[in-house]
Amino acid sequence: MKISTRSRYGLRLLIELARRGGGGPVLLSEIAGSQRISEKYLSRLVISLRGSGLVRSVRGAHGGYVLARPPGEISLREIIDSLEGGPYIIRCADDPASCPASPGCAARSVWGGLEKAMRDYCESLTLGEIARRGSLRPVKAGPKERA
Amino acid sequence: MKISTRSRYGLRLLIELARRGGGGPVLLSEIAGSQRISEKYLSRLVISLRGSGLVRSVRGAHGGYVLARPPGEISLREIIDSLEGGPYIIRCADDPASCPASPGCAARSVWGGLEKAMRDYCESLTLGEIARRGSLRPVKAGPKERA
DNA sequence: GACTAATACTACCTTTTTGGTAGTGTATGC
DNA sequence: GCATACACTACCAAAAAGGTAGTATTAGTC
Repeated sequence: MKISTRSRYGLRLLIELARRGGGGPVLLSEIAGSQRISEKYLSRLVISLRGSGLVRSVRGAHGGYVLARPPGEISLREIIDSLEGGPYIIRCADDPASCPASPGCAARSVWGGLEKAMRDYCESLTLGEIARRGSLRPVKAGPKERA
Repeated sequence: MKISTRSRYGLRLLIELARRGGGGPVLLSEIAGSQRISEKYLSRLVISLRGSGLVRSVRGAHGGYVLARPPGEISLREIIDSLEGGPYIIRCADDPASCPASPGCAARSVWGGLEKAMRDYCESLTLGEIARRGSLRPVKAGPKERA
């Protein structure tokens, strides 16, 4: 049930953008470098974030990425929805057609409740609050982390 | 971030055991049949549940499985811990050595919070309550469900 | 004590997902 | 028009998920 590197890297990218707010577009290569993430891989992640209207891109020289909205107006839920897509936990919780169980299925109600608990947490956090927390990471040197 | 079939099948198995409580050991083949799950696969799942002390097994003729404790004393958290193992969401939330970030890492604190929200929900539910909910599933016929 | 019913265990296999790379295309500023 | 970025597509390798097969072991029953 682990979250994927997509969400983890994507959140770190957004935190960096939030912290540099106002300084003009940020190069992907800078973020990839400081966060020690593959630039190519990041460049694919960020497409989702742009598609969801969380970041804007500026092409060409002096280009890069900026947040599309103030960080205080971007919820963690939007971020995860954009990066993971679809239901968090289980298909049948959203899509009854995926399972022949009855609507009152006890197991389904358990997973639906878990899904809701997660969404509530994610809805309650904004990128602005997150970015103001402690450090992001040292990230001057050291190996790429393990999953 | 989906939960695996292990947890889903395992929960259904336990719900069945809870509902039949007191009737002696239940055959795995019965549960597999009524839930339309591969018996071989179930037989491997259930090893984890036995190892965690959630069910007891009786070998030989007239054998099967029974809950090791009253369903009201088995939390959903124990069930998921047994079936999924380890941290729910992310390694670094539990194991700082898995990532070179500082202890105050903002991203880590986000995932740690999500993990906690999930655990709190799971801790608050017991198998007894779950088993008393609506139906389990019709499961007389129909195809195996999709994931 | 043989036979049968059931779990216990090990080894393997296939499919899907994840994580990542390579290369080419395209817009923009100078 | 050239350098600098992002945009997009196609692939690929490793890991995890999901499942199957076969054998071993234990416990009742005659």
